[in-house]
Amino acid sequence: MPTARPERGMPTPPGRRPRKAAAPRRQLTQEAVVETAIRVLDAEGLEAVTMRRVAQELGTGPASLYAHVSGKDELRELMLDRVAADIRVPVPDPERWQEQLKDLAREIRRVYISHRDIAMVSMGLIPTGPHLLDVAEAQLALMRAGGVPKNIAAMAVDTLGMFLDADAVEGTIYYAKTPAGEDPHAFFEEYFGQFREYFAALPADRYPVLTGMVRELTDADDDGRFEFGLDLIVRGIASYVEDGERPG
Amino acid sequence: MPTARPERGMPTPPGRRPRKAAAPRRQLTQEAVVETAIRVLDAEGLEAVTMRRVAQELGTGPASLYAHVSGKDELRELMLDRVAADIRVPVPDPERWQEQLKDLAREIRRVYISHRDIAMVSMGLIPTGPHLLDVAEAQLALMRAGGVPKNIAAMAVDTLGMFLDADAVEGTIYYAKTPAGEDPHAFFEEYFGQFREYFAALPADRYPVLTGMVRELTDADDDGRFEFGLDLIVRGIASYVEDGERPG
DNA sequence: ACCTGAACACCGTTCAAGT
DNA sequence: ACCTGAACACCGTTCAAGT
Repeated sequence: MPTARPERGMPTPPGRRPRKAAAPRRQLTQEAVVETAIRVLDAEGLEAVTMRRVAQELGTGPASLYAHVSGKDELRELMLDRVAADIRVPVPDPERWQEQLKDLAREIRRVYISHRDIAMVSMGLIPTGPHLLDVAEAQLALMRAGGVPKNIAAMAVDTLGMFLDADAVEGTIYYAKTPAGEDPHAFFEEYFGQFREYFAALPADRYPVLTGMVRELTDADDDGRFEFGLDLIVRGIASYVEDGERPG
Repeated sequence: MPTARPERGMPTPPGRRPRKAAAPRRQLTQEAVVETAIRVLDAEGLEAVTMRRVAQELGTGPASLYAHVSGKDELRELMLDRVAADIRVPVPDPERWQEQLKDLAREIRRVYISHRDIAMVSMGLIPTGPHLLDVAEAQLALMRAGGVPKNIAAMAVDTLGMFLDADAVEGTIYYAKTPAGEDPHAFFEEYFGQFREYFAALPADRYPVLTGMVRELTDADDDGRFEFGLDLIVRGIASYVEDGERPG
């Protein structure tokens, strides 16, 4: 016989404690916790994703989350892996592995940036989640298909990962700094303009080279910078392909 | 007439409140605050550098710091710039600018890593402090001496900076994770060994490439990885030197 | 087994009040 | 002018107690 439950609409009989109204007792799951955390992330950034905030969003207290997640660090890793599930990976074509690797890098960047500063979690993290490993597998598969030696591919996946993390963090940090309610783009323009002025006002005798290229340094073309670094890295990796292993 | 001060050794006369014993009233300065913060950083890592902790170390309350520093973010930036003062920069020799740029990168890495996870502060920060700008000036001077065009040098200093930050953060994050009192090296070995096992146990049908190179991927040669990435970037930069501009 | 309230030991920052 | 105590509005995590 299961515990008796009060029927809907019935008042609590005298002497029996009320069952805390209509607390829906919606089952908490790890999935629900992670999804809620990502909603907070998308709306307010990684800093706003606190155990207390996520719990509040789920209508409970912070202690309740610890049944589904070992702590804040694990929650962050689970969030990252869930986000990584959206990254579409290619089937390797040995003829054009370099362009495919660049496209994959662009796809990773797109997905990361669409979730605010989530890339911060990836920084210095050894990937263990299934989806993060899918992405690593895809990068390695492309390089191996292109004839990149194993030891080079192993280091290259790390270098490329560092570049992607650093770029995504850099790209969202100003966005994250935008005061609530202000237009991020306008804030960004204003913010960057101040730096241009600051650099222009620097003493030319101490910083002769820098002051001679203020325009180039403050031309904030994010996509251009990303493509520049990506090209450097991919070309560098390709230079390690041994002649005998080169496809085609 | 200045306020009367009690002479040394004299007791407090009746009816006058004692002046809080021998509180040395050692003048707080921004320098003292920053130096103390760096001492905490070196001893316990960046996370331990809180306003309250630094204040405590100075024998005062957290509110007192706000007269010398606008807040925690500014304190972190001041710490980074003070650390950057220890980076020795070269006089450019156009004949060997690439090796000089690599040496400078190694020097930056050395100094950063000697101050725990300070590189985290550099991440996504536009340098404004005098010493950080000295380092940027030196990098740009080397590239310009080598004949790298302005627009390329401007992007390259950014790419190299991202690489250095990401590497230094990655290199210290496990160190930072070491439980207090445990030997970092032993902890690191143990920690890494677990990942090796984990990767080896991965399903080979889903991760065929990855499981085929577990040894290469978990061969944690930090210096090797750094040199690999550094070489990629410097060679890439050098490829943009126009023939007419190449020195020698 | 799962969930919770309350507590513990922290945060950064503000501000009125003191000297 | 500089410094401070106290307060405000937060943190992550633990744990005994409940159902």
